[in-house]
Amino acid sequence: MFDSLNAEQQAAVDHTGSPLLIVAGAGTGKTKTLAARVCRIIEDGADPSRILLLTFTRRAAAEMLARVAAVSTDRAASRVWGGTFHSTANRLLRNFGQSAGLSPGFTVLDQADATDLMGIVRTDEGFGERGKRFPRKETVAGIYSRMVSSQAKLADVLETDYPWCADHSDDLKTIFTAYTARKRTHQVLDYDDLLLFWRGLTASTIGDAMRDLFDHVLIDEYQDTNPIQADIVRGMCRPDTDLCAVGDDAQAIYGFRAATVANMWEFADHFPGATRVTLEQNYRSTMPILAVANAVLGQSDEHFAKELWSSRPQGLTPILRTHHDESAQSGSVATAVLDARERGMDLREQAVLFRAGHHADGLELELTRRDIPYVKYGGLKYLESAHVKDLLALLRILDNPADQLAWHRVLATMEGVGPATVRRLSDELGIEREDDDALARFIDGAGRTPSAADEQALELRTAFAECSATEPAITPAQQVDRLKQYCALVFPNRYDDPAARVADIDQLASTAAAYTTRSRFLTELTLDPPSKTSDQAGPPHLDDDWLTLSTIHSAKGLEWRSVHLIHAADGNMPSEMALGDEHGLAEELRLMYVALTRAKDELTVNFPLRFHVNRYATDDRHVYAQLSRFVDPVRELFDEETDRREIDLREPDAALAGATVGVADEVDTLLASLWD
DNA sequence: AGTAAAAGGTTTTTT
DNA sequence: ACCTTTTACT
Repeated sequence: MFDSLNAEQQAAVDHTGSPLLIVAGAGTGKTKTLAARVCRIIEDGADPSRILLLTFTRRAAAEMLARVAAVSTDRAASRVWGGTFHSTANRLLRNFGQSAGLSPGFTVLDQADATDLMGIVRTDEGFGERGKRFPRKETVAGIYSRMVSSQAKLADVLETDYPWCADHSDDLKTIFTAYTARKRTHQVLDYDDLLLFWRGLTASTIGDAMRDLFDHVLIDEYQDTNPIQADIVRGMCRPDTDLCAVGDDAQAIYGFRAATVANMWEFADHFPGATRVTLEQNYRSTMPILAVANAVLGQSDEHFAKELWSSRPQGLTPILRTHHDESAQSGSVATAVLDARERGMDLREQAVLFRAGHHADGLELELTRRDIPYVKYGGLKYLESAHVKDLLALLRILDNPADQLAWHRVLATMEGVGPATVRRLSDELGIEREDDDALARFIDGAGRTPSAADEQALELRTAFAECSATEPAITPAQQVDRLKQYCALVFPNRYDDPAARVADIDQLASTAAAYTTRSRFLTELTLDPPSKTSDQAGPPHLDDDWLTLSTIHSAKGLEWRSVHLIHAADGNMPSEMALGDEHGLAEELRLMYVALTRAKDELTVNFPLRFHVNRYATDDRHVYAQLSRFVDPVRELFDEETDRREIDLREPDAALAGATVGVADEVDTLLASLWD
């Protein structure tokens, strides 16, 4: 079935009788091994529906099960329970949640929803004393999530991770209390709740029933699980459950989400009698690339001892390229990408990686200017942009007229409607009531909207009426298209660039075209949001060739023939926010390691000497940067290049620099002649 | 009272 | 570029 497994991989596939931890270095065939193990389990006669496969993304699960399906004769793979911790929690809680007081129809808030709710609660509760600036709602939601997922006290989280918010401790407590209460009364769960409720059920009287569901549990990316997820794994295992966890502690990069490699290091304590298998042969990268990666990783000892070796000894020496500034870097990378394409390497075989989404801003402009198609992963998602959320809120009301969060957003789009009017309208429409008739009442004219919004309110009522009509059934795509007209009416008040945003909605309509029901469309969108960034230039057609731009986090588990890493400067990598503490710094180092090990054949590390002081800079203020402290000690493993060309443009010969020509005077004279 | 418009700040990474 | 706070206006 799976040909050419090496001895260690085969051992990992065949092992039975005790919990198994596979320590799998980057590019060592982890996915293949895990898929082969699932196949072996099925061939041994297991019922596929009693296998649980937990992965970090839904895409990873799909990929793994596709490999299983490719070699199995019946449809066994489709019956395996595969997905993320969160999507699995979602499925289980629909079945078992009643015992925990959950209605089976509970709603799941994604991060954006949870943040909005936090914002609403905050205004409803009134905020702290005047003069003191309160943390933004994203930060409030971040503190909350950090606190919950690490199971730490608020005071400790504030002290270690959000010291600049420590002043607002009491207000935060008030907001968190109200936030939790509101989630419960509205039968709504956020991401953290999904895990907490799942863990709670395994420890409850129906824990045995849940443990009886599965005989085999497999977990991918175990280094990126948090303490609650580790509890869940323990809670789902009977003494005889066949457990297999796979991970690489050298690639642990989700500490900010409270993930901890302690789960791997303490595996043998959590599961007595556990066996460990280590995969060290790398099938992805050439030896020169691995040499750099190993040398970088060697600067930290926060991981299992492990040295990757490659079956591909020969290869190009990685390049370390210094640029004068950010725009020189963008130009150079664009040129390098095109050069590689000339040599026969398609754009899809190349990627540009960076630490933070905005690091690619300049490059995106340059790529657009040169008509190089690209797709960006990470950073602000398409679904998170304000106008898309506006339209989704309209759809969500149609889907569930009791969705208070969606109503809140939609009502506030109208002229003259602020927080106070939203609250009054909510009461008049009876959104709090369980009878689900708020939408019908609104269409019939309930709710006194301000006169400034007369036209908009009428349009909204009409649009809702048409989209909820059942007689000639309206497809989701048609509904999006109809609601777009309402958007066209209100966007000019909300946004500076209404036309572009209205046009952007078309993209959503074409996505909706793949679905027959509105409900399916919405569910799929929250459970499996497209990870691509909104981007007008996007991939025009799927059969076209395009370049990948990605944050390092989003690049986890992927590989390209050529990788261009940008902004390898101290302060960017490592991020200056991590400089303070040792563990933060170690995580940044692993992040660098993850980036380097994505490359198969060619690796270029780019480094601009100057970059903008801050992210939102409108001015031209720069700081001078040092090469990343992780790269500097291993410089000799690179071929170094300096991007002379660009520097020469900006720093003319001394002879010329001293010369003065009277051009400015001539221009001024010319201008003056226009009005004198 | 309550909203709009103008001013002033802004800690990455994401299921 | 977006969010929060302040102020000015209805």
